[in-house]
Amino acid sequence: MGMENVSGSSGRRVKRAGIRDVARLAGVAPMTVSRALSFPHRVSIETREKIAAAIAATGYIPNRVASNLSSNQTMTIGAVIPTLRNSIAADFTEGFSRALKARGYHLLLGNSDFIPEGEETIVAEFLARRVDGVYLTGATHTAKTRKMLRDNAIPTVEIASLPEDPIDMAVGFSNFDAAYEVTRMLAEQGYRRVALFTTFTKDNERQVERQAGYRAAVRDFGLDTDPRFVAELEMDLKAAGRQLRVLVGERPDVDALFCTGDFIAAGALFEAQRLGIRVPDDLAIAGFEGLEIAENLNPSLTTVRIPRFEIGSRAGTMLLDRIAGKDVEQRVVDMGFEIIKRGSTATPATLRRETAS
Amino acid sequence: MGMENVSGSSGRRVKRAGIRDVARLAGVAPMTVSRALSFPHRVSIETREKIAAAIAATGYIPNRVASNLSSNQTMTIGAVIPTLRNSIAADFTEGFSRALKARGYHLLLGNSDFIPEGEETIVAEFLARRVDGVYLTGATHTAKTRKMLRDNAIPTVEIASLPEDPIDMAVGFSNFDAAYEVTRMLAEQGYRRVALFTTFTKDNERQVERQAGYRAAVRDFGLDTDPRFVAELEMDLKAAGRQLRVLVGERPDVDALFCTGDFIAAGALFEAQRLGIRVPDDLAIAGFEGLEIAENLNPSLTTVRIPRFEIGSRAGTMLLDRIAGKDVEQRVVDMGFEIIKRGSTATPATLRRETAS
DNA sequence: TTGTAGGCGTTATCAC
DNA sequence: GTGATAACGCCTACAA
Repeated sequence: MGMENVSGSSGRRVKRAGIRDVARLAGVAPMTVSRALSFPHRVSIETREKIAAAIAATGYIPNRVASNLSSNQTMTIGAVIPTLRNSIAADFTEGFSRALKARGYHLLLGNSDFIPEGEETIVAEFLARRVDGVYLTGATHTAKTRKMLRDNAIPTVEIASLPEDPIDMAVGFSNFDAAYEVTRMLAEQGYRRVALFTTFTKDNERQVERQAGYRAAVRDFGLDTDPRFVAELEMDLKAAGRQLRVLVGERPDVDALFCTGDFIAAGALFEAQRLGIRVPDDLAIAGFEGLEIAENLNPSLTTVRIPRFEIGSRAGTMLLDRIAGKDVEQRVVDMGFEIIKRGSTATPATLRRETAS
Repeated sequence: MGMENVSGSSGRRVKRAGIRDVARLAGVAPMTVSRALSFPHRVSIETREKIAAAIAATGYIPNRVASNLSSNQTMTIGAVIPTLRNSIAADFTEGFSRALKARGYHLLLGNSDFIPEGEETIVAEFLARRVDGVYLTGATHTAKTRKMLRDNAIPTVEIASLPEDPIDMAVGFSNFDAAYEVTRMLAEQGYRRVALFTTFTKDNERQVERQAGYRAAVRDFGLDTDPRFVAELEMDLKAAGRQLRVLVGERPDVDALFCTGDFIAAGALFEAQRLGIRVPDDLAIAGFEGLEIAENLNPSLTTVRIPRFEIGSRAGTMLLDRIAGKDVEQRVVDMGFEIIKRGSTATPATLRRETAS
């Protein structure tokens, strides 16, 4: 009958108008209604108006589920995010989401909780729902996830890293280089005992690479090494404070601390203030991510600015271009980073003197 | 032919196995395959195994779009969030999302950018996609949004406020009461000139109510009033710092500042430190939201803890219960709040003396 | 510019 | 326990 059955919150049954109802009321064929909605300019103005009236009269809402089935495209992108409670991932997604909206696509969201197997389950569900493309955070995925995506030839974009073997496309920056450069900067300012706080590296190649970049610079610039200089902790201000106490307890002579996240750095800075450790005079601190809070801290925090929003929106346009059949020239796009030097790593007077001698 | 045509990233065409292909290979009817997947216990073990083998052999991935059309349910909830770049909304969503996942539902996401008309567009698209339920942030919606949702009898939950006339259901807390209580607490500690920083109140009833709660308490407790005590600013640490300079320039005698967000409060606190204003001795500062950073600041920040995650997950279970046809006894659920008193509003010695005299 | 026919891949329904 | 049949509501393809 062209009417959908709907049982709603009130329990009553409602008949929902379908394209046939609209067509009948407008005195045209269903196909003409469909066209009037998809390609208005291919329908005469008169019929268009009759149809518009009929739509208004019936309260017709097109059924995209049926359209999707028939046209074999869902106008939907599936996105896997570790968690929303993390400004950087949220910013990537926000930029991505805007790019989609601009072109009529929608976002289906899944949380992986940093677990690759969780991601795998979500991707499988995305495929079943016939998403037109997939967005993955990071470059750490199970073999099965990669295989599913490739075998089904689903346009895919990986965010935040520069994988050597991308599933399909990737947009990000070099986590290794960024960490290397921060450490180099600290070395060049005269700091010799540079500690590192990262978040967990398990199944998180961004943290792994940042740690690797740090280690490479420590080696290249002959900085002091000590296993106690490196710590992995949860993404938590308090954990950072706790770890700072451990660090200065074990190595009171540490002169700089590089944190691979601005909140970690903020937590360490706050704890330093409580311990009476002067920043940067007694201890320099550098962060990562370039969050808003970094420039507002006292002292303001040296950090690495990541073009978060831009990475997300670039990923969106790349993915949609590929879906539209355009050739994507570059499959892995490096959006770069920028080190922002601020007060928290200013070379203290004492070091300046030593260095000059 | 039971095969889907798929054109993927490589441009080649792939024939995707359908339920008929699996059925043929397993020597059963398509319906039996469908049942084996939906209600395994209604199919004999033998057939089940044959089907499993056939599925593995064909690489069959069920087409949920077709299922959705046929079964008239999408197992999808549409959620409208103002923006992800805001920890509190992200936390609500995270809790909500987990509740959905536990029951096999998925989340379709839309950003409204705090614009009710943007929300309206998104909701219309959600309806077209036949979501089984809708999640809205806040209680400020256009008349058309409300009408669409009600006319179509879509289970809906509004988050973060306690609307008097909910579209359907709501989970949140009293923003008015929370702000009132914070202001009362400041008044009882002896502060008389209490300023307020909120974010924009346009189309945001949460901020409107917090401001109203503040004003009511100012009146009830006879605090000093001055239009210059109240400011609306963007959700930005730097804007908070800027506004603090304005405030102390105009009213150097202000003795307390209530910010309706912890980041605003942090921005004000950092600026106070730079200006040499002692907190709480010269100026008390209170925040809102109970973010992690609050307890780590120096001094630690008095704030209002909102059960963010719990609000989200409760909203999820309520919505799914209603979709499942269960009666939802309480349509508006107040999840409460808790004022956490910390160092930033400790009664300073000077005030204690005055009060005692 | 408009219409007809057929099918998209699955599940509801009822029969066996 | 299993299967045949008929939708689900729209769009592709082709015809007029």
